[in-house]
Amino acid sequence: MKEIFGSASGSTGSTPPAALAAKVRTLAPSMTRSMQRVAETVAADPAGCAALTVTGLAELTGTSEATVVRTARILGYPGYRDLRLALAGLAAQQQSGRAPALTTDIAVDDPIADVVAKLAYDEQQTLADTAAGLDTAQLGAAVTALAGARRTDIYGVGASGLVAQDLTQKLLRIGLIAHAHSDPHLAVTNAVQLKAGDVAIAITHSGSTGDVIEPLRVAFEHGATTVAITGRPDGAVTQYADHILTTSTARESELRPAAMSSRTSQLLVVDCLFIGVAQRTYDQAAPALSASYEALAHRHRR
Amino acid sequence: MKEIFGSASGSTGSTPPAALAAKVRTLAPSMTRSMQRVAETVAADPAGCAALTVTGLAELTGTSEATVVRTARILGYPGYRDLRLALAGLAAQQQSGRAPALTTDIAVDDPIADVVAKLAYDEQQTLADTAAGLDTAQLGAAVTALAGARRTDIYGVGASGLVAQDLTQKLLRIGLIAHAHSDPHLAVTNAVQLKAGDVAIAITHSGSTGDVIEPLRVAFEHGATTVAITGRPDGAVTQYADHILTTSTARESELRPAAMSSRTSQLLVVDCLFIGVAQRTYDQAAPALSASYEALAHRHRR
DNA sequence: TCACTCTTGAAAGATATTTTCGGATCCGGG
DNA sequence: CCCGGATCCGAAAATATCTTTCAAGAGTGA
Repeated sequence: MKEIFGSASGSTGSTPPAALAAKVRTLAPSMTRSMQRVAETVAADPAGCAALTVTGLAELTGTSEATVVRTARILGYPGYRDLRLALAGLAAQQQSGRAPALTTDIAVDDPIADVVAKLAYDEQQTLADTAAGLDTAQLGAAVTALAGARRTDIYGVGASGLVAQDLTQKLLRIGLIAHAHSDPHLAVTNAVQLKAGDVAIAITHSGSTGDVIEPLRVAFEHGATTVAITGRPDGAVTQYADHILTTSTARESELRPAAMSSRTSQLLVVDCLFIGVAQRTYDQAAPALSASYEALAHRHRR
Repeated sequence: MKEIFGSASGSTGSTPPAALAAKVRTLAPSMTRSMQRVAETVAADPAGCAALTVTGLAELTGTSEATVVRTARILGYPGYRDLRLALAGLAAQQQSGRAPALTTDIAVDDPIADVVAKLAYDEQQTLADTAAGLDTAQLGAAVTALAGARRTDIYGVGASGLVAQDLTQKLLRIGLIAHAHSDPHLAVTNAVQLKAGDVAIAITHSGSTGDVIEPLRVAFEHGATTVAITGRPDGAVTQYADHILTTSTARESELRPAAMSSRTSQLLVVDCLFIGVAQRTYDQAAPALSASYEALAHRHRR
């Protein structure tokens, strides 16, 4: 695995501390075992860790200072010192705010009412995490690109394919030219047509779905502006992405596949893109929206 | 010297950070002129000072490191390091304090960060409403029907069509036979094949989408068990539905079409159905889920 | 098994913080 | 006006903390 840090973040100075627990989950897969141990310790007891020096935390987790610093870097901070400050902030917030109500996994014998409650709670959590972790600078850049695009191609397969279609439907409604591709061959074939001023968007939770990366690469190499919507900001897809929008990852369980929360997260991002573009192109979007509304009315029985 | 906290601050945040401004005032008389300058600077902009090193703060206040440390001591901290941590906490608290400006609609000139926050908030609200309004008895009945169905047809057009596909994908994954139809003609053609023991599901927010009602009617008349997922429990679709699952309707605005929240709501219902069915057919579902997971792993690049 | 990459911690190197120490300033009294 | 003593202050040394480097060890695929 290659190490890409630094360049990606850096832009946004202050990270909202609330995002930390979610960030640990999102980035855990790209960490080594020792780093995960550090990250988990930190996420479990921010207040306690804020009181420790690098050396202290290294000893507590049975690792070395170097590992602690590396973990801090992965989490998006320039070094341990800054992580520590963020932890202090988080601790203060936690203390003053509400307790973070733990939820248990969905079990096979849960009554249906519990299933509803737990699912709703989990998805709410996913939304909050996503919103907290979304880089608004990247989002803004993506919106700008979309608003000015000649045409937009959107790639996604499986569950992400539905999200791609959702975004496509929305963009079409406000008069943009957008296509969703779930067939990898056709996607590549079409990507060849893209050029500067066009936009290509790849949606993949894992960040490593070849069928989606390939067309994005082609689009990238043909000069299109590329956007990746992924849960793995270090994934292979990001090397061809001008703008990276990170979706959150909830812990998954046997009965609750990752696809569920990733979809929720992706849809929020997609909605934000849509609204953003609608704002930018308001004069064009507003009439288009009401026109499509009118047209639909006729499909409904009285 | 080693860092000694322990004794001084048994629990982190020995001092409620809100009291800082007051403490500065109280202790000001016992400070020298330079110290007062430091203390005032700190009280005026905790967040900003938290980002500075001793040297930085010394320069900013036109004093020396030693003076900064002395000030920190007067304020009750073992040293500057701890004052800095407290400041970070204070800053975080301050920031989280001014959160709730979310009640308003999304405006054309909202900055992108507000859009994200408002959208996330609205969708969370939608989820809560949906969970609260969902009739678990109806849901349980629908789950039972699905779990025992020979085959399942799902109807939805437009945005609801994507939800139909989402449910279909999920059911297929746990070994059920399901089809999504967005073509009204084909849907009706297929509905004719349904009989007792089969399930038909119609998804329509308005409850009056003819293209979806028609196949459900046919399925109903052929003896299939029918389910309606709709935001209008009094809509036309419900007259052919054995079980009605109600989705919530959020207020919509110009920039936030109803499709957005109805989709969120529908997806929650669909997820509940899926989990419910997975529970009922656990022995079959669990291996099927892991099998599909295995199969997917090969589509991901290393 | 070998060659290779990835992971890890020890220790060197760089920063930041704390302490020390002597000069500067202030003040009251001669 | 000048002096002695007390206080205040900052430069620089001393220390603690953080960061980087580097080589050994663990793991992995050929």
